[in-house]
Amino acid sequence: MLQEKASAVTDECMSRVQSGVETDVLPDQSRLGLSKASAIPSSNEPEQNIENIKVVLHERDLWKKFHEAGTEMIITKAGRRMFPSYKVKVTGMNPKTKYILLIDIVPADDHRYKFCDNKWMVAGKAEPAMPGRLYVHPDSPATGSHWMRQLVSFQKLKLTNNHLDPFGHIILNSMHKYQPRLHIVKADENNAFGSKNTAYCTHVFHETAFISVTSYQNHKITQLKIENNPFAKGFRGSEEGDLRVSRLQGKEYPVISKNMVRQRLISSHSHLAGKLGAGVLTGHPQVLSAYQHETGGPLSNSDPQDPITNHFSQSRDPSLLYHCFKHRDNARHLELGCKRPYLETSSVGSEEHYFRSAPSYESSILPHPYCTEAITSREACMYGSMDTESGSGTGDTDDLANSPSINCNMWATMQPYPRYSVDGVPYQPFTAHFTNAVTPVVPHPTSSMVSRSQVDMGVYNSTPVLHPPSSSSSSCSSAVPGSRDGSGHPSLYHKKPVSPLRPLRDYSAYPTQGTIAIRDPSYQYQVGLSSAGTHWTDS
DNA sequence: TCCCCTGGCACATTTGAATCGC
DNA sequence: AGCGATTCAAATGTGCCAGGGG
Repeated sequence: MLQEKASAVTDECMSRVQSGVETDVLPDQSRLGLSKASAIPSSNEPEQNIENIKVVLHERDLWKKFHEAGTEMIITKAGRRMFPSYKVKVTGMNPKTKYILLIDIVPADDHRYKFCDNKWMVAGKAEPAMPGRLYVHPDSPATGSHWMRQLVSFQKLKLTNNHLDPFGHIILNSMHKYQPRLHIVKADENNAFGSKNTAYCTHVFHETAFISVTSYQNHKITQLKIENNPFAKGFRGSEEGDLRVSRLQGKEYPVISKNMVRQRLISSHSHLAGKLGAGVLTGHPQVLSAYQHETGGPLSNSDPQDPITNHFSQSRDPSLLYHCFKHRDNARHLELGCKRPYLETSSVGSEEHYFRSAPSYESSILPHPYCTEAITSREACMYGSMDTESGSGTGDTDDLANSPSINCNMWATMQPYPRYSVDGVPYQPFTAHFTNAVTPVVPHPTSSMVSRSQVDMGVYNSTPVLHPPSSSSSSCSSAVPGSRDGSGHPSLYHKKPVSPLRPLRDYSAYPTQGTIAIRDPSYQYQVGLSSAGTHWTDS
């Protein structure tokens, strides 16, 4: 089996090389204190371990276009979808094994940004991380054959800046940089996960990193969104002029909006500046790369080789024409969150785009498994955070204290994603900042949790940035993702008492808290958990 | 004054119920 | 009666804009 694994890894590496996909440095398994044997999860399907799962980012080219311009994602009170949406093609699963796919979005660093002189600049220290939430794919749990049959889309995922968001959307801070992560968790025999042999993989596509904004700052991003998002077709102008503006003003001749003028001025300027504008909208990395080198230096804290960092910091010439062009934006909708499952059937991007780190497994984790079979409503599940409220929660503390819960908060409010470390310098976690700000009460780590967090730290933090940024990376473990110790390390599905560890401020402060689960119970996991609540449930 | 955020707007797409024809 | 295709209105998603607040 090991031979087969080795062969598979070799083939994979070859395919990466052939496809030109750059990868992160493989985490040193020995450094992580993991033996090869321990890296193999307990499984009935020895030939298809979870670390063999391959994930390819769909529409990677589109993501790269945005990444090169410095991806921005609108966040609104009502919640805004991501665009490009997060879609992946998964292979290498055991067709009969059930898996749970979920996404979290973690801070990429501990900075707050501002858009000045047409580039993103550090504007100070990050605000306390929002209550972390997870987006579990509505099809979870499902068999490997199901996941592999078609594209897995997370397009229903929504981002919000509403700290009291009752819809279960992922809460982010505006003007902060974030990194989405995909986790594949193998459900156990009870459609659960969290048992001691639960295995999972984490896949990170660095081109999906973004800065959250309430209105677009970079006109390039606006243009890319308009050009590629079908819902924004109404803002696409014609060659002759902005017909929409013409219609709006009741005129038959084209009227050029301020924005059009603004953007065309910029485009013109870009064009004149060595035809660099051509790369702006069409995403020619070479052109932009060359451009950047001439126009400015990287963020002081950023990996100069990271495209997103580069572009955030230096994607534009800070010339007069570029200076402080601003766009206003927002959304208005009031929506009720995810309605239906979504599994895209479109074709998958041809270029493989993944990275499998050496898996890291541990022997123990949760005393109680989480059953996922109840998630059959095929509705998106956003696992609410558990913000700390001075050790008091609003839920049934007795039940919750005796039952496992999904500690979404702990996970997503952990230290920033270390990919955005100073060049060549391993990321230094900002544990105190992110943890204490949101969860002032230290969680109760179990030994396994501590160990688990150490694994995560090893995977994410001790991987030096020694060469150009990878397109993605992943890590595998036999422990469930997100587990973390009291220092703010990932902890997702471990069992913990409600009071200090399962803060419910979000919902306790919300008058409709009790109705959340009724309206869309799948969102609110932690509330519905009882002593028997180790099961995934949507009712 | 500036920066950021919010609410309202119009438009395009998506969704699902209703209708029609076979 | 059942099924599939078509139509249409409501719901949803989008960026733009003006204005408000810190």
